[in-house]
Amino acid sequence: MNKNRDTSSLNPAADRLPEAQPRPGGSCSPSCSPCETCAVRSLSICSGLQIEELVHLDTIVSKVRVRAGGSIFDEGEPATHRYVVTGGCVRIYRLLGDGRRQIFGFLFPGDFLGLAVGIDYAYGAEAVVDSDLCRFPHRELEDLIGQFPELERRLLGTAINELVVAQDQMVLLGRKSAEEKVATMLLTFSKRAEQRGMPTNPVSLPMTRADLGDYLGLTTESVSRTMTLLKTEALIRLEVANQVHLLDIEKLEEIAQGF
Amino acid sequence: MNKNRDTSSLNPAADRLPEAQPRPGGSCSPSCSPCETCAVRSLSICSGLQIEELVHLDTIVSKVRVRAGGSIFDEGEPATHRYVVTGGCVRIYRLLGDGRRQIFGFLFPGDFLGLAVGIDYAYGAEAVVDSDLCRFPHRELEDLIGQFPELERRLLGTAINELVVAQDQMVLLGRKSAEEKVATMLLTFSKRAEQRGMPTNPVSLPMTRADLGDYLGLTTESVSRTMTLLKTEALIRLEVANQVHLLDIEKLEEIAQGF
DNA sequence: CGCTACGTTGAGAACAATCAACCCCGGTGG
DNA sequence: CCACCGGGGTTGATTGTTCTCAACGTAGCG
Repeated sequence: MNKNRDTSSLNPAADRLPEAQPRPGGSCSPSCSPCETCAVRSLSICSGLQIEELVHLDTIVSKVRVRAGGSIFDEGEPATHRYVVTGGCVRIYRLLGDGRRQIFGFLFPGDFLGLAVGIDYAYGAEAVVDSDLCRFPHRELEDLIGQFPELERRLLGTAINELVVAQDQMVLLGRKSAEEKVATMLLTFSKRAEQRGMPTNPVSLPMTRADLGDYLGLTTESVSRTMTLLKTEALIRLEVANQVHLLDIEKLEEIAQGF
Repeated sequence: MNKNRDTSSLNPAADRLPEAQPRPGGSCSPSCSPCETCAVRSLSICSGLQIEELVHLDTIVSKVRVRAGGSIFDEGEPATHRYVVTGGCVRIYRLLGDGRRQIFGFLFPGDFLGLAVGIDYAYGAEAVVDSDLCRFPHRELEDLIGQFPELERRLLGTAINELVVAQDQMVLLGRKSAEEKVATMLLTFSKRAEQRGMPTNPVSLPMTRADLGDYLGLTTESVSRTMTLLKTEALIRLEVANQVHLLDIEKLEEIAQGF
């Protein structure tokens, strides 16, 4: 087993920005709602909401910016807020007693963050690169959900969706080889980019190899070696380490599906 | 990587009982609702519902019984029904192209089954032992959810709960050693038994070692060897293969948490 | 009584982890 | 301007955990 500790994580509490900055544009009237013009609305739980609901959302939201490597919240902390990522990239993870880390996923603009079963967050969240988030106080969001059942419906959809993604990841972690894991990851990232209208090829990997390892159940070195392997098989091309050109998607799909 | 195929799964479609048997007690009036007297109601999504809601539920539910090894539904099949397990044990799983299997979990009485993100089931479900289930047509259940928001709230709670369980399992699959995996599994099963008021020690394992392997990301042999290891460490005792006495829960917890 | 499914144990192989070295690049400061 | 430094990435050599293949034991059942 891999018991390597995460020595790289420079995660001082100082990196966190717990208090919201006052929103710019506070002088405009409620009808001039930033939520209405939100660039990621169509991707997020806010899509399909009525103007009235957006205005309500707008009254409780605050914006936060977190620097690369900074913490958004820690595992075990009281789950006081919910978030929507509006810019950057966020990793959510859990740590084992000796420092081993499992990353559950990487979140991009439009993704929801902070569902909690109890009173505490079940995982930690950190910014992979400088990131922006909309922050909703849990209490107020609950009230809003009570008023607008559509919001609850969207949250249920989000949760079920995340459940399916989690199951995909369980298959990957439990039953796939290193090569299959990396091929799956590359295709998954490409498809996610497509969903949000971003370029699908080359695939952009803003996170480090260590992050990818902790996401795929591998070591940094194994991720690197497997990338090299795919390169020698002429399935991918790497100009820079974080831009992966997919050269034979068909073949990659086959590998990813386990044939 | 482990590319062993699941040769053991005898899963002929003949084992399935797709059509509900007529419910016994059909002659009694709506006020005499079986849902009202359901033994697993307090454990399931039906807990906390009002009599009126239970009566409605009762009008759409049918009971099914599935023999050990039989299929309840297959991955990719249209998701026409939702289920609540009322007796026995059910495994949910996904297969890779070459037959490798990942089991997502084992469901016991009170557990909900069949949440689907799209129109098809994202996983297959089979009975581990002879099992009983309540079956709800998806369409009618949706209508009921529209009428009784409390049901939607319970489903959201269920989904979030499953999400946390899935994350626990990702940590196990991605970052734990064989010994840590088995220790975690034994403790998890013991705690689940406690939640439903069943005996917590010895832990009952109605599924085979192959099932456990596909659940833990190990082979049959590794599960067996690891059980033997825990036995030699005097942490467990095995009288019969499917009854595990936990002898040192403290130590098992330490191992499971990765210290 | 023999068949079959399931569980256990043994021997050897394989894949990924570990430990270590090195490269590259950007930032910093002399 | 360039030497130094540190983080990140790659590659090499070796180790080790788990898998694979195989044999055998046991229990249930026709």
